[in-house]
Amino acid sequence: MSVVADTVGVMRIATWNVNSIRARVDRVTSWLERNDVDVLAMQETKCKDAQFPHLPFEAIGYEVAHTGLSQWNGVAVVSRVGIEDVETAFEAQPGWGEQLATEARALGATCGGVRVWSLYVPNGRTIVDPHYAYKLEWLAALRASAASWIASGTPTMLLGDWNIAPLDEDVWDREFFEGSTHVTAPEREALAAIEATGFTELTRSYTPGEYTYWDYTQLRFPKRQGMRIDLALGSPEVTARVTGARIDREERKGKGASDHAPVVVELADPA
DNA sequence: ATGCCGCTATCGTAGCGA
Repeated sequence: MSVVADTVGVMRIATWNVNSIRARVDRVTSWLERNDVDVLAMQETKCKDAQFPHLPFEAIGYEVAHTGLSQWNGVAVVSRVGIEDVETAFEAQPGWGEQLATEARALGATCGGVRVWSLYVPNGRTIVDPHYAYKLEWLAALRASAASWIASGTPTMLLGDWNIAPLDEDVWDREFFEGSTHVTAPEREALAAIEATGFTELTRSYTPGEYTYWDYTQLRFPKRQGMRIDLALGSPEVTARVTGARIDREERKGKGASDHAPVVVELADPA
C-alpha cells in the first residue's frame, strides 16, 4: 500500500494496455499507488500528447513520457525513478498508411538504470489484410534494434502488447483462432527471432496458464476465455535480476476496466 | 464466477479499430 519508493533493493516495472488513459486515469493512478510500482509502460493511451493527463501522475510522484499522434495507438512510460533519453520510435520503425507515417507504437526511456521500451505491436487485423504484413515488417525491424540493444550491454526491457500468443496454451481455444492473427507461425517466429537476439520472456515462468487479455464481448472474462499477449522481455542484464512476476487479473474486474490486465516484473538491485 | 469498449464526428448514432 505504500506510495514511498522501496528503500531496499527491489524495483517493480509493469506493462499495461490501458485502452484509453483519459477513460481510466483514476484506475491507473490508484493501481500504481496500491501496487508500489516504480515504472509503468502503457499502451493504447488513445490520445495526443496535449491530451495526456500529466497532473494526476505528477501528483503521486511519477514523471511522464508519452507519444500520441491521434485517437489511435499512443504509448507512454511513467516513472518515479527518473526518465531520461526518451525516444518516440526505434531505429527504422516502419510506417503505416498512404503517406507511410510512423505511428505512436514505441517509446523508449531510461528509468532507474533500465532502458524501458513500451511497445504496441500492430494488431494485424486478418492474415489477408495489409496490416498483417505491416505487423511482420514492424517486428522484423524491431528485431534489428533488439540486436543492437543486446550488443550495447545496456539493461533493456521490451514491454508491451505484442498482439501475439506465443504458444497454443496462450489462447482459450486453439481451434477458435485457426486462421486468425496472433497465433500464426510467422508472428510467433518473429517474436522468437527477437528473443534469439538475447532477450528472455520474464513473466511466463511465474504465471503458468494465465492470460493477460480478455475480449470485452461474449462474457470472455467471467468465462475465463482469454489470451496471453502482453509480454515482458529482458536483456541478460535484466533477466539475471528478476525475482518474480505477476498478472493482476483482479484489475480486469468491474466497471471501467481495461480489456488487458497489468503485468508486473520485480527486479532486485544490480549485483 | 465480478458480468458487452472508446474514440471522433456530431449532438443520437454511425464508422473505425481492437
